[in-house]
Amino acid sequence: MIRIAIVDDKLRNRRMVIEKLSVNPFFSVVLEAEDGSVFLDKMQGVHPDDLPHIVLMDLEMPNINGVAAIATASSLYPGIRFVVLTIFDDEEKIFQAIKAGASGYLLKEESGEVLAEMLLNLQESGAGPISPSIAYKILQMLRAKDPVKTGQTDIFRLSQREKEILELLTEGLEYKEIGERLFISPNTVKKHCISIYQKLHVSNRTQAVKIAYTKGLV
Amino acid sequence: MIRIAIVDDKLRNRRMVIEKLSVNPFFSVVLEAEDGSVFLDKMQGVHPDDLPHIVLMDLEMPNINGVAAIATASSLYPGIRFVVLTIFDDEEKIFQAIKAGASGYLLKEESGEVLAEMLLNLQESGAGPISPSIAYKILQMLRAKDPVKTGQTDIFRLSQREKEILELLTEGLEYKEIGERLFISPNTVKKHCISIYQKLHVSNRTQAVKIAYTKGLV
DNA sequence: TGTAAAACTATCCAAAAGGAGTATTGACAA
DNA sequence: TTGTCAATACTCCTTTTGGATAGTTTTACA
Repeated sequence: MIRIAIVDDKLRNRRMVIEKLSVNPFFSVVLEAEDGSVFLDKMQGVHPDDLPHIVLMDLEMPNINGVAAIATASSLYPGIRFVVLTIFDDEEKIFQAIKAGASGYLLKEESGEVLAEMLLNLQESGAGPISPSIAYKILQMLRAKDPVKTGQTDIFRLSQREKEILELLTEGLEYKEIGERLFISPNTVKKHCISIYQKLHVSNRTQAVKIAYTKGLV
Repeated sequence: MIRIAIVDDKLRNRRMVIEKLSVNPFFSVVLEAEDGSVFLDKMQGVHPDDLPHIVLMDLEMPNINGVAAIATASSLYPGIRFVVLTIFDDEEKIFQAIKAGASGYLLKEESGEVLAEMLLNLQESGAGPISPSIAYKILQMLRAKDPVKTGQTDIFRLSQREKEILELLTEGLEYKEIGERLFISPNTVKKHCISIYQKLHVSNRTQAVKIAYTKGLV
């Protein structure tokens, strides 16, 4: 079962997508929101195990638009795929959205079959729907960057488990949540954290996250 | 008139491509080579005004293979487009070729119409033929190198004071310490923090710091 | 087979953080 | 003038953290 979230300010659009997805038993729409702000708020209340796999996001919305919402949500929820749903083929905006973290985009007029196929493919292979001209823009950007940096991450002598936990710490998770993800007790998580702080020579979580970011541990 | 070069070790393949292109009067095959080495040699003898616009390049060749030839030629002739011509859909090699400078790739079994359309499109818009899964790989690489620092620091509408406090939060300071630095009460700091969390749509300090780092707020 | 390191669990405690609400001040715009 | 907003400060309350301490179990390896 693939959990889907739909973010679109028009009720009619949301209903239409749900309609299209409903013929396929693999999909379950678990969250609806009428703009990026509401979406982000609602996401905060969702249990980590119930988070959507794929978010279908409109671009033109009041308050927080699609690009900004994707930018924020994609860093908060790295495991989630974002697909832009748009009526018109506005390459520049789509490109922005993809830079911000979207996996691809789909036109709203796409049939239920195409929609389903694209989403299934996204879930299985990780490849999102991207047109050649968008791909080309991305390619240009890639070439513009120079291949640099390869940080050494082992100077702190963190154990495997500790690295794992540090990574989850940078996600903003708390003891309990990390414990659930790793199937261990929150007490154990705490113990690991304290060890991490000692090895990184810091005294709290935020400083550890800072080290993780600035020293390239994540 | 679009000048085309064909690099393939099999004579039959070259003839086939020429056949397919010949129905279209826009194309003119100006150069043929049976491997990367010969291609590069022949290119040296070509007058700059007569250089091909597009080079169709096989990957599996003796002496210098397609990836190496593209890598060399694309830096020697930056104005020329390289398109990989391949029979099988070997993603990894194609990806290598694209990294090396290819604009895209085409399967050899593609019909003359598709071939012509892709090449015309490449010439006009600069967008090369790229499949979604290749595009996705490129996208991954891009994200690895360019962590979406779109500099859009103002989409969150943080006030000046809030930005200031967010910055101190990323340093790992606590309420009391921040208060001391800014000569305000820790209660006020806390109040600001909660406002920051709401504006960033997060629920704790660590997530805020994560946003700050990944969105380039600091 | 012994041993050291890593991984796990637990409990106590104090400090810190997070959330909600209330309130005052000054600046600036409608 | 009224209204809004940023900044300031406080209280009450709950949850989360960090630290210390004290274990057991697993794993790796010499």
